[in-house]
Amino acid sequence: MELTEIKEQLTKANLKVTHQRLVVYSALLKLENHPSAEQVYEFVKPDNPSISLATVYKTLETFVQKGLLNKVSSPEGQMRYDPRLKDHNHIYCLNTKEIIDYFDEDLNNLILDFLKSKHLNNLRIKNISLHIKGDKIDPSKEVSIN
Amino acid sequence: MELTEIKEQLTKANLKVTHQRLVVYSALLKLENHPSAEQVYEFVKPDNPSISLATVYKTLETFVQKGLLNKVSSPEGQMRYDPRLKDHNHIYCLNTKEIIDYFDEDLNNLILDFLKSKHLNNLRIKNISLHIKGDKIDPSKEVSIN
DNA sequence: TTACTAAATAATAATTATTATCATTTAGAA
DNA sequence: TTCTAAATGATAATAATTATTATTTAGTAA
Repeated sequence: MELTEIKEQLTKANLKVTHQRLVVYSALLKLENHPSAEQVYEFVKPDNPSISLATVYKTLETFVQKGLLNKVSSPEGQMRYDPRLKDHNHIYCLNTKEIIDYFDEDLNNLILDFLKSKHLNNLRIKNISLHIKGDKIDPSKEVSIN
Repeated sequence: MELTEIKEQLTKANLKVTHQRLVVYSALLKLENHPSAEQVYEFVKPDNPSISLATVYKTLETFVQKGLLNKVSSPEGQMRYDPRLKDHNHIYCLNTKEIIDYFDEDLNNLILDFLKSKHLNNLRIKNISLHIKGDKIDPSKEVSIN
């Protein structure tokens, strides 16, 4: 995503365009595997030594509130952030602590159709996501789907 | 589950049968909605005023290590505990903070069959679970599936 | 362009959830 | 009954996150 596009997103969300917000959002786009707030902080600090960890936390939370990011809890407990807003599934590598996105339109539709046939009463569904937990067999290689 | 059955489970897992372990495990069976360690502590304290919060944490963690409980992270961050070991799905009520079990053999098979047709390389799958997030429409009533 | 104001930031204290430490107690084997 | 490794309780320590507050700044409007 372009810097100008990020600025537009911020303005559209009624957020002031600040340097900190731009670098935090850019970091999310660059960092794969759903970084934690701490990881975002470590990533941006070299080029922005005056940025505060609290600002990173607050910025991420603001983005979540405005729908620019999703917040996902990890099996380790701390929260991690995801800039991909389309419905998708997550593969949790327990040994490497990676969270890998798994986009699959067919799978989503399969599940949604199934759930439509069931009746889930008294619940307004916001989001459905399959969580696949496992261990990476060779941690030096990627998990791939085909 | 009977008390004697719980005792057997502990012995089978090479754990000493202590009063604390029995009340913590029993609490998990009684408390629906996947209590947090704190909630287990509050639940058992009236009848066991000398029990320590640290013991509750340690006991729960021991049970998880021995495979007697599952540990699940909640959207709010803290960990919650689940004595139901069979594969199942979770409904997260964001407004009430409940985690509701959703057992559905058909759904599990549907998903497993689908994933078998895909090839997930370099991952040893341990567990698959569908996460359904939403808001309870009437918080005073239950979510039901039929 | 400048001045203004609400919002954002940095620094840091406070809070919450969880884990570690260690002296004391106890379950279960001998 | 005795013994010992394991478990417990009390509490300190740590990690993750949120709150507080003085200072700074983006964006608006004169």
